[in-house]
Amino acid sequence: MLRIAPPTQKQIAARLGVSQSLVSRALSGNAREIGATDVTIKKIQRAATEWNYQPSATALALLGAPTRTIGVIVKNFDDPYFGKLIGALQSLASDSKHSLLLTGPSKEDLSGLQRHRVDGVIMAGSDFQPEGLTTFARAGMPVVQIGTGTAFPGATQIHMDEKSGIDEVVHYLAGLGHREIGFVAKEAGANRRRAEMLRHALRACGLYVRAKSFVSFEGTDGQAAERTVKALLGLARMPTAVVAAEDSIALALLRAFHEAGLRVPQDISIAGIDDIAASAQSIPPLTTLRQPISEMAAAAFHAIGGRQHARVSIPGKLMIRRSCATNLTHKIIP
Amino acid sequence: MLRIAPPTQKQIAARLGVSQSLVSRALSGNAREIGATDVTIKKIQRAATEWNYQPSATALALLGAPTRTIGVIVKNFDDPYFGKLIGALQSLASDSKHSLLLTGPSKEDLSGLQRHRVDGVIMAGSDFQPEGLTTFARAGMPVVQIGTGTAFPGATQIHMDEKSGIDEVVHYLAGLGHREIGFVAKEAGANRRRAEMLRHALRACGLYVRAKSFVSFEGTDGQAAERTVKALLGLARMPTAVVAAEDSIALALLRAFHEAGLRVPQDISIAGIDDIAASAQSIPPLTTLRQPISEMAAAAFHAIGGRQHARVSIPGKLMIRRSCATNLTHKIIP
DNA sequence: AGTGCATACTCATACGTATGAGCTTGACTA
DNA sequence: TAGTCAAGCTCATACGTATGAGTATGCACT
Repeated sequence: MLRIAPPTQKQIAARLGVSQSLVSRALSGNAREIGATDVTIKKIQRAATEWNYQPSATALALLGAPTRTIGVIVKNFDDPYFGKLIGALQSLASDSKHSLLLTGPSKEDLSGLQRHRVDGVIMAGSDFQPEGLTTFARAGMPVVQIGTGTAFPGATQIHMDEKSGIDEVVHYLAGLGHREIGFVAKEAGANRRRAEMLRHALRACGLYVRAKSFVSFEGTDGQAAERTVKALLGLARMPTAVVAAEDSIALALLRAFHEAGLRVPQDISIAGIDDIAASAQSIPPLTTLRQPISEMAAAAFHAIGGRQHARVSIPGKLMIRRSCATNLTHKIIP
Repeated sequence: MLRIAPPTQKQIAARLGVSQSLVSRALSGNAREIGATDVTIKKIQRAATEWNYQPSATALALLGAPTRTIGVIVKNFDDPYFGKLIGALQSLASDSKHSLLLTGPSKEDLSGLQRHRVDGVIMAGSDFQPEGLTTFARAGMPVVQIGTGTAFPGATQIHMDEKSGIDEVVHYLAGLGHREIGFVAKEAGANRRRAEMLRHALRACGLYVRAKSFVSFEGTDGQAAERTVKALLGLARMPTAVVAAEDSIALALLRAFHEAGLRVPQDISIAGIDDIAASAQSIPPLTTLRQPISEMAAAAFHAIGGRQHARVSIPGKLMIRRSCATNLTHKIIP
């Protein structure tokens, strides 16, 4: 089958019997300045819309115009949180007539971005530094990272204010009477920092920090949660509330505790971080610290345009649902 | 700050004291044919890698080369199923050195795809026909739809074989002794077709089709599930098993039934369709018909390359987990 | 009739790359 | 000493668009 390309200015010009340059000016709206007639301009514009003319982005890019294309690097699409984030970014891009070029973190992906001359790069995810991205930043390309972890030299970093958020979670749990608060996380950089923040928050509330209550969630299989719950149940001083470093872990714990015969929140309270879609539909609905996704997306877009090397910290929001309850067990213990 | 663009062939040529055309040939590997020396070729290649040369995709596109860019149209990013699908597509794109241009379904988004001269378009989602996409197909652009619903003229449609899948679900439930099987769905085209398939499957298993057991899930708020469960509980002949048209609905039902005091699966069995990430972590883990996401993604890529106007139907997989149990209630009733 | 000048355009060039055709240099042949 | 030929390059052009500079036409004024 014949591949019919959209018409070019040249083709339109030929059919109307005018020059390509006049078509260009008529369509970009500055034909007046060189004295073209309204009649001619209208004629050209009508022909363009009728034949469904679309300027070639590639030709424009060649002239040095911005490509109106923003690279988005995502390492792990499995995380439901990224789906939302990409959606928010896409919506913003659409509004400002931009497009998103979606790629992975590999070297080839990055050179793809470079070949396409993207106007900027947004990388979504904590603690991953694609090899060669620093080259981009050094070359003057706006680079924005949404997530925590070590920032790139010359990149804007945007993230939830985890410290205040975790403070709020701990304050909330302490207010419910919990004195023994545990933490469950996978052994990654971002989570280690969250653990440190939790320790700090616990101390600030005058609570004791028990090393053994900080349990690592090992593995990705279905049994990982069971193992973690077992470890938690085996503790001499079992926590009455557990903070999970991510909602996906919190949801897995919810199920594992249920299967172990413990009721959430009557027997143990669980709080998460992220507020993924499933968290509102779990049994019980999960109390969690919501990532300010649309705000972060907006900040990222703004940063791409503004060329500011900054760190933007946006407060999260504690979604109080039903997975945390007043502590009855340890109420008396000082 | 100065925006440093990557070097061009011209710049490399100037610094090495050769012509741009020689650089072009040396880098594209056909310098031999015009008799260039190995020494010169190596010299140019070394300089190119050293200065991190990347060919301008825009210049190549201008020459008529494929842009190695595939448009992906997504209407609704909230659905966790699309996150997985996009991930699968991205991975395939990466492997074949393509990029994904992610856009929404609006008219501006579509013209963005046209301006960027994408090599093909994949639209993810059932029952949405972006205005103007047919123009693309007519112009000879490969268009692939992943999802059910009315296909475009000239587009390849790829979807799960829902009919066989639903047959399998019903057969499974009937095998567990269920005679009264209900259906819950939002009132959309795709779901209406699924309802029809369910009716057909019920009849094929010799089960009675009760109009009242086909309940619509109205609204998107938290109470929608409660309302649905109330409607189900109010039925004269309450189903002992319920098929939900989407996992997100099934999960909401799981919670609503639990809050209404019914145990799943002892008191009522629930099956879903899609197998989103949360379904494996629900209480109880959801038995559901898994969308063959990576297979569909692969088929979509293949179709973009192959220019076949076809319908590809890929079998789903019934993930038997723990939300369906043997029917004890109606066991005796014929 | 010649000059000035506004009107309504067209021409030519650049962007970065690929590629067919042309050019220079030196060695070898007649 | 001119002629042939191959080796190793360079030149010129096209792609689609924007834009500074140029051009043809008509009209008024002296």
